[in-house]
Amino acid sequence: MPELPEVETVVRNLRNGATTTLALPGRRIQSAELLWERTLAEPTAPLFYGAIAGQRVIAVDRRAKFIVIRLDVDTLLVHLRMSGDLRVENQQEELLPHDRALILFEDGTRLVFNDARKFGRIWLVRDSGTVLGGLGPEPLEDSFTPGEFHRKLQSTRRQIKPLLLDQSFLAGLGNIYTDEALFMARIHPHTASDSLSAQQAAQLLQAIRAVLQEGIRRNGASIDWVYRGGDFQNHFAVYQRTGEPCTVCGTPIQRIVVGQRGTHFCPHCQVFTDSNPTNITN
DNA sequence: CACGAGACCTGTTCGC
DNA sequence: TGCGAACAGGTCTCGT
Repeated sequence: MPELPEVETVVRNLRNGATTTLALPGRRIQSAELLWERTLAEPTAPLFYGAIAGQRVIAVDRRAKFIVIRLDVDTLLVHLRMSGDLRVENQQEELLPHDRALILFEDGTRLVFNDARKFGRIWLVRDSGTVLGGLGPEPLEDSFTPGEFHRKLQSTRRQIKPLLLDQSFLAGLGNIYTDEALFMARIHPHTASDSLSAQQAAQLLQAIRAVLQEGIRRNGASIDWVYRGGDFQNHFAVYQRTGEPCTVCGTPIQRIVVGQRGTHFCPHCQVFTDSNPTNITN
């Protein structure tokens, strides 16, 4: 579910407070409680309970789709996977269905991890690099240049759609924003990454940034029952628009499966080409 | 190395 | 109405 823009929205809400949650920084932890044990990826439950008590929340940040909650000594990492969510509320509130873990604060509030599908995970680690170390570059960082992107695309011959979903290649994209970005850049999801020209790579990076930024601006996308605050779902060009007219040319949007993920594209705007003339000049 | 299948889970929607 | 199948924003592991 949540992809980079949804995670960024959750992070901003936790950092500053919102209608859906109190702000997190500054609160001191009294204790923790796991309602679904497997939510905790690391360390073991007894070590987790012992280590987290007494630590104070310093800051809330995002790396890829991870929520990074920096504490006095350790770092609490949360990955929402498909259906996770976080909220901060008073401890007197009723727990909700699918609440999986609680962090209780000394001031009578608590952080709650809710996750219907139980795929989400939390880590408490001294060094966040042990969990985040394998991630690829952040697409919105200015330091990640079109030239570097093109070089990375040339380094493999994988299909572009699964490649963009690979978090070790580029961090933060998920199924929605990948389909939207490939449409905006007019690139077919089957295209071999090393057949993209420098110009196409630059266009693709520009499209990735544009869809991510619009997603963040609209507080993410809420389909199904999660992330009801977002609005981006009303502005999809291709995602979940199978059979509906392309916003550019009117051709019905097509749904195929690529890398075992539902994939939406316009067969007229996004034409598959296996060879690329600019590639010959290498 | 690249890809596909299966696993992990629950809830909603679709088709008969 | 009921019921099973298909599908869902993610990632990991295993086999070819």
